[in-house]
Amino acid sequence: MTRRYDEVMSLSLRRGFIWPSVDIYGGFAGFYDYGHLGAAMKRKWEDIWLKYFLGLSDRYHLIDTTNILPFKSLKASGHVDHFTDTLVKCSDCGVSHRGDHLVADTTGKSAEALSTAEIDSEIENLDIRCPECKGKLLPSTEFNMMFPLSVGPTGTDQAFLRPETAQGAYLNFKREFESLRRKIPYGLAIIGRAFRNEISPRQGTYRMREFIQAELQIFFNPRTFDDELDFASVEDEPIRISFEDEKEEGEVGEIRAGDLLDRLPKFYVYHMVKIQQFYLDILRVPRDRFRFAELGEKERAFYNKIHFDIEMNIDSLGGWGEINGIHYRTDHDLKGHQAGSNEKMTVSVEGERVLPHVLELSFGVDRNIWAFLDVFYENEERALLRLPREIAPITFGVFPLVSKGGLPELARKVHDSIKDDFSCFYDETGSIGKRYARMDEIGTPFCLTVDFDSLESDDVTVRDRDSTHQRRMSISGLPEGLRTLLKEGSGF
RNA sequence: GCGGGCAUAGUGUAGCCUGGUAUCACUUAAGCUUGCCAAGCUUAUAACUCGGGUUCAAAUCCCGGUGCCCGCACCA
Repeated sequence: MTRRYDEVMSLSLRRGFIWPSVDIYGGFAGFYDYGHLGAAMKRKWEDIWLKYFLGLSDRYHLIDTTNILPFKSLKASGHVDHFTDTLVKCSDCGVSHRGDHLVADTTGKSAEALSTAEIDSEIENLDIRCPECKGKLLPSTEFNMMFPLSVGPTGTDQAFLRPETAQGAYLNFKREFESLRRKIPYGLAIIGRAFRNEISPRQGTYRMREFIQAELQIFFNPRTFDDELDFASVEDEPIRISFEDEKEEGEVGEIRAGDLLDRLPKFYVYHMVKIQQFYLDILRVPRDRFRFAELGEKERAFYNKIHFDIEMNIDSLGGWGEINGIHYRTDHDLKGHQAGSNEKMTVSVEGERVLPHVLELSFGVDRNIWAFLDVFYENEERALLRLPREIAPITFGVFPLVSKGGLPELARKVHDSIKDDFSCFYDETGSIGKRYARMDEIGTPFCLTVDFDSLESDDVTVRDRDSTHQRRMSISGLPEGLRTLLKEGSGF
């Protein structure tokens, strides 16, 4: 596992996908930068994500919201009080424990809502000792995972870096409800950064302190949403799913969408199908590397009524890892902001007064990028990154077979004729084989090679990355021919 | 946060125990070559994580910082 991690990281460092931020000062735990290939790939991933998910409905739209949120809004959302850990340290062995867990383990009741003072008095009353060594416990300390900020010249306006992009959607719910002409369901997508002061960031881009989320928040009327979706079109789709009791074993069942309805609501299953199709059909992730994994009651946030992680099997991270989630958050968020802001969040639709519920489709962009590098990288007989062509940082390499005899000039011309339409890369150094190999390693799906025949017959060789097979294509028909090639599949 | 391990060119490494001007491969660049899959030749660029100590002399020994990896804990 570690070897695989090193392989992927080495590729990433050498070629320019991802590396630690502030590298020249020794790095900065929990922060990573994207190099030129990584940034291009990430942008393409975001584009295809947007295109697909906004394409699910005319009523799903992209918005963009601030990274910094004031105290009040995060107080109302619950983050000020609940996005915290109460840490209790043992005076003897020095091990830290979560205070609410210690209390909960003794009383059998959730202690999540207790303050540090309350937890201290519970520990005192119940005579709770360190579970490791039975030593005496020190007074508890509060640790909030949000990064605090002071805004304004006096610094008295307390704020935080947002811990999730989702809040941006909830805060804009009312405005958009008006702009979108007072109808639900509608959806707000945000691609942006979120910030969490993780206690121990680990495993590369898997747990970062600053990370990118792509989220779609769908606001709907829980009474009618099921009927507003075309479930019949997806009901026969087999869904790859692991329920709580089977996921540790790595078991993945395939259950027909229609047969999940005795356990899950229609609207939830419908979106599971759509997400699975995005991964298996659009991004062509190998089927056995994808699944939904159920979270048990203890694992999920209290406001998530239904919560499945969306996981990929990532060798460099030791197996199944959460890259996204699909959360039924009910009316928790709008209710909280309604109470906090005194703005009415209920809306009147078709004569009915409803507080909309939220279905959140949440994607970790950095985790996706890492997962794709891992899953599609092969380093056996030749180094090969089998990225789906839509997210490959470079789509076409353009080469002269050899750098003489007028070939470079013609190859340049070919390159110039398509560079405005596609991500291209021109190269004439080294041997042709080496140039192919370089492109294979960074996932470039096709290479165009100008040879001596090209001078006579106005065509070039198109080489397919995965098969290495070639065919010829006319130069004069180029931009269009390549567009067709990308659309129809390789055909090699 | 605790415990353990690790840190040498862009990447991967040798050297460290036993102190004496840092090895090898790939990569990159320039030139020669090159007729379709990392060919070859020549040349070049490039590194001891940081700070302090011991010593005539530190990549090497000692102390500290930082970072990374693993385990524990944590992951609204």
